[in-house]
Amino acid sequence: MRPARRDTRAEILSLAEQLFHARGYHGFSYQDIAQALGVKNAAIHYHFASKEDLGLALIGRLRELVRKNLELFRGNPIDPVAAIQAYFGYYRNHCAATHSICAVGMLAAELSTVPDAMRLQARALADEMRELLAAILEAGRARGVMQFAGEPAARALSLMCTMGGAAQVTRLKDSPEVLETVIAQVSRELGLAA
Amino acid sequence: MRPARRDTRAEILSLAEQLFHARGYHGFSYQDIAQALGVKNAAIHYHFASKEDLGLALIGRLRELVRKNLELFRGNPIDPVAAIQAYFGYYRNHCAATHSICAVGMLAAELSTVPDAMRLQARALADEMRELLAAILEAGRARGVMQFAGEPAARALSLMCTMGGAAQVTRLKDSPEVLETVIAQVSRELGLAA
DNA sequence: AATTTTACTTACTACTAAGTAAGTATTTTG
DNA sequence: CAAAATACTTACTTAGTAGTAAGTAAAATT
Repeated sequence: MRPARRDTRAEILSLAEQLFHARGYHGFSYQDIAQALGVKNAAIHYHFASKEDLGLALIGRLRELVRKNLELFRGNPIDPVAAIQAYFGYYRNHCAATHSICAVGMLAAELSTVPDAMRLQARALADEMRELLAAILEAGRARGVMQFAGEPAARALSLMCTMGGAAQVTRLKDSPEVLETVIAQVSRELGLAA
Repeated sequence: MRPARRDTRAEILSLAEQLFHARGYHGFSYQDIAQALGVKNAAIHYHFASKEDLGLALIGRLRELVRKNLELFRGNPIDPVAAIQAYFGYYRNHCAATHSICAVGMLAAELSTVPDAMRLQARALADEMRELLAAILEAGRARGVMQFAGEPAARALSLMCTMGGAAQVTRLKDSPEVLETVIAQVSRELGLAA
């Protein structure tokens, strides 16, 4: 009943998520995970019968995270600036720090070699991410702490593309300065304090 | 002396480039190319001993293209708006039309599973692309046909990230509308006519 | 206490990948 | 015309991949 002395399933998911962000869906194998956890190949298959199952669980967890953040912000949209700084913070502390890129960009790159169901999940993740950003931008402009032209949804899409690309170029150039330059540029354009 | 009735090497490169943009470096095999060209596996190895050689040749060609465009623009920078429209046009007519993404984004995603030499080439490609965009933006602002805050190099980097990300999300969502929305938003912010 | 379920291991299969060595027909060159 | 380089094919090796079937020890359930 109580969690065993070790939650292998959770460890698999967590390691797979790291590996996915760093190397992509096709960039890690069951063997990689098994070795790192000190178990055998088949143990991973016990928890996730197919790699597709593992991939879907992975994206599912990310969607859950975005969904929760959206709910949280919608329930209490008093500080859009803090929310967008947290968004930038993800790229600073997660992507740049671990030399990985965001899931949407990774999945977009691997799109044509990934199972159909994962494609659908990836689309949903992108939609939800866009929705969250649009909510933040809309609240920011309404409260007079952000400026931009056009619809919040359009600006959110553009921002999402910019930050996804920034994570990629930051990794490509192995230079956190790239990320900082883009964040500074975007902040300037949104009228945020530098 | 004259090119034989068939230039297999060029056909390999050209097909490999398409496959790379659509499926990534690890997303296609020598077998894929061989079958499509009606030759055997080893024939590809004859022209490109290793896959790394093929990959390097591929990126080399793209670098050459960017370099030529930069030279061309530097030699005759009278129409920055046309130049940036051509840049947008690449994403419309190449990426969106063929459901592929740009090389820098693809390489950034596959970075950690790609040979070292390709990483270096990819970095150089990104640098050159940024240089070209910076030249266009700088000329555009100098001539009063574009507006933006900050350094041209910073704005160029941000634009490159935005467009790379836009190609990816466009493919992910299978929706050219995504690309058009981002181009419209960016154009608005740069003060270009819609 | 007996039974069933959980969480694995052992030992495999089937497949695909890049890469290679040796041979062959066709051009090109001296 | 002979020699050599070109552009392959045939047949293979090596290595890595996801996935599976059958067995096992420990824990939970009845």
